[in-house]
Amino acid sequence: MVIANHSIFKIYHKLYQAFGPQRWWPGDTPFEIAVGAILTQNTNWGNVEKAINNLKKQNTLSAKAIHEMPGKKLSELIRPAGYYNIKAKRLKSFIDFLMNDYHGRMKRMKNEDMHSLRKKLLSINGIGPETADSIILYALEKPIFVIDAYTKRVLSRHGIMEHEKSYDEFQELFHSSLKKDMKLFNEYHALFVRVGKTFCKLKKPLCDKCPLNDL
DNA sequence: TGCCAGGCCGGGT
DNA sequence: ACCCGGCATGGC
Repeated sequence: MVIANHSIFKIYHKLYQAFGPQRWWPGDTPFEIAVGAILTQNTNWGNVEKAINNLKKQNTLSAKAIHEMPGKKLSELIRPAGYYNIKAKRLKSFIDFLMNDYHGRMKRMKNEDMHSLRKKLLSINGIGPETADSIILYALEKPIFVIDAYTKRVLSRHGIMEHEKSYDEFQELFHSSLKKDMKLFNEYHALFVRVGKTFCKLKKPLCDKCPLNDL
């Protein structure tokens, strides 16, 4: 395995050349982005959009509305996102935290120091490292690198780091290789999802046209 | 038609 | 500190 920080920089430019800017995350407000981050756990984004649209149609895509909504109704609305019972609880847990500590406002959450906020998010039941980091990067626009299944798959297939390495080890690779730039982290992670969906599929290990073939 | 999708938890070793 | 079963819908 070649663990060269230099290749992390190189990969970004190759992906950017191939796909251009991704303009992530899909979602109109920081709150919507946070909701999407929880709903998309191990789930196709198309299904998440259906769930979010159900909330929008009922005019209930807000901390207050979901906070006051019966769990049963919430799980019914987010049903298309799958795991709807457990995700309803997870959304409630996150929103309880948002209401109690930040008056239900993402803007206030944004004022908190990034590292202490990450610890608090991780202590919420249903929020693990990827969801916490997605909220911090995409909803709160702070520079932390998000690792997901695509990131691990692409990097391991191209011999940068073993797939079995931990979340923190993958993340550290990016943090130690790149300037802590929110825009860069935003684009880079989005590009991993793009190349993962397009070329680096689970079932097809060949990756013929992958822009990363000649590293 | 089975497999996959932008994880995480809880119980067991 | 790992390992694993469970959670569930919709698209290809």
